[in-house]
Amino acid sequence: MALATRERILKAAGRALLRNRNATVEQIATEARVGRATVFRHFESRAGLLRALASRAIAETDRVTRQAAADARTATDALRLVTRAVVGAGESFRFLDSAVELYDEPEIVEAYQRQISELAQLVGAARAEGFIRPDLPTAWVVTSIDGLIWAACRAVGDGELGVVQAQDLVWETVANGLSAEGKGGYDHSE
Amino acid sequence: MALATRERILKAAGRALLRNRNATVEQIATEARVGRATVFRHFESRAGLLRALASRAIAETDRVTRQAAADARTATDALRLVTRAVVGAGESFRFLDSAVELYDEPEIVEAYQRQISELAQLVGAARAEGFIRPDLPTAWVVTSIDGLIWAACRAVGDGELGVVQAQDLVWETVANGLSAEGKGGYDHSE
DNA sequence: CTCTCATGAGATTTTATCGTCTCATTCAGG
DNA sequence: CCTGAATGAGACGATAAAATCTCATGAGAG
Repeated sequence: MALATRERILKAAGRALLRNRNATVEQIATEARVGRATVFRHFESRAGLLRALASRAIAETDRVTRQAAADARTATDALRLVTRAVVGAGESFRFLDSAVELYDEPEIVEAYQRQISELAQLVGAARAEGFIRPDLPTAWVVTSIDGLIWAACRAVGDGELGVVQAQDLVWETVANGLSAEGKGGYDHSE
Repeated sequence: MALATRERILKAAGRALLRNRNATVEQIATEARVGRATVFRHFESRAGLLRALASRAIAETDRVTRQAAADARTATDALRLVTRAVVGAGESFRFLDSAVELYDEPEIVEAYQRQISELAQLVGAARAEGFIRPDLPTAWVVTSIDGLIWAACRAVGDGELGVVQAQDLVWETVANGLSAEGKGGYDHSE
C-alpha cells in the first residue's frame, strides 16, 4: 500500500543518512528495498523527502517534550523529564546529526533554534528555583545539556548504552558531574 | 611561494567548510584568493585536500594532547590538562564536524578512534585514582567528555564563550555537573 | 633586461546524481 | 479470469561540480 511504502522509505532514509551523510536517492531506495522511481513517486524530490523526514523528527520531539513538560510540577522536574524524553526520542532525530543540506532549510533551522530556546527558558526557570549553579552562564548550561543529549543518543545508537541507562546517566551528569569528589573537591591551583 | 600557497589553501578550506559543509573547490579557492586550478596544482583532488586538512588537524590535536599529558603529575591532572588542551585546539579540528566524506576515509576514522581510546585510558587511570564516580560506566564518561568538548568548541566558534572560559566550564562540568545542589541532592523518586 | 616558474582565467571534458519517462510485471479485488 | 493501481527496471536528459588543459601574465632570480 502507498502509505506503508512511504513510511518504509522514510525510515530507510533515516538509516541511510545515519550511515552516510549525503546518501544518494539510489542508496535510500536500496535501503528501503524499493526502486528509485518509487521514491520519486512518493516525494517530489530528494530535498522534499529530507524535509518530510525532518518534519517528522521535529514533530515527534515536540510531542514528547510537551508531554514531559505537562507531567512536571516544578521547572527543575520539567528539565529532568524533558531531558529524559528527548534522549528517549533520539532515534527519531539522530539522523539530523548527519543530514547536511537540511541546515539550508530555514524551516528546519528555525525549529531547532526554537527547541533550543525552549530549553533555555526551562533552564532559566530551573535557575530561579535554585537548581542551577549561579556561576554558570545559561548559554553554557544549555549548550552542555544539548551536548550531553547528543552524546547519549549516539551512545544508544551505537549500542553502547540502553535507552533507560542513557537517560539516567545524562541527568546524573547534569546534576552531579562525573567526579566522585564533592563540590570544589578539585584543587584548581595545581 | 608554493608552500605558502598550499598553507593558505588549507586554512581557507577549513574556514569554507566551517561555513558551508560541502563547500565546492571553487568556494575554497575563492576563500583562499587563488584560482581553482591552483588548488588542483597543490592537491591531487578535492578528497586529497580534505585528507591533508584532516591529517593536519589530527596531528595538531595529538601534539597538544601529548604536550598536556607530559606536564601532568597524576592521571586526574592529565585528564584535566588534556581536556583543556583539546578545547584549546578546537579551532583546528572543528571543521571535521562539518566535513562529510571524511568518514569514508579509514585513516581518519582510525585516528579518531585512537584518540577516543587514548581518552578512555586516561579516564581509566583517573578512575583508579578515585576521581571518577564508580557507578558511571567508563564508556559514558568518555562519551560525555567528548560531547562536552565538542559543545565547548562549538560555543567558542559561535562566539558564545571565550576559549579560556570554555576550558574552565568543561572541566567544571565534568567535575561537578551543572547543579547547585550537592551530590544526591536531587530526589530521584519524584 | 631576460628567463622561468607559479599563477589566474577560463574553456573543456568527465563524472555523478537528480529528476522524468516508458514499459513490463505483479498483485489484489471484483 | 479481468482490470487497474503500484511497482521495478532502466533509458534518457539536465545539471552541477570535479578534474584537465591551454594560454597569457606577472614577479622574482640571475
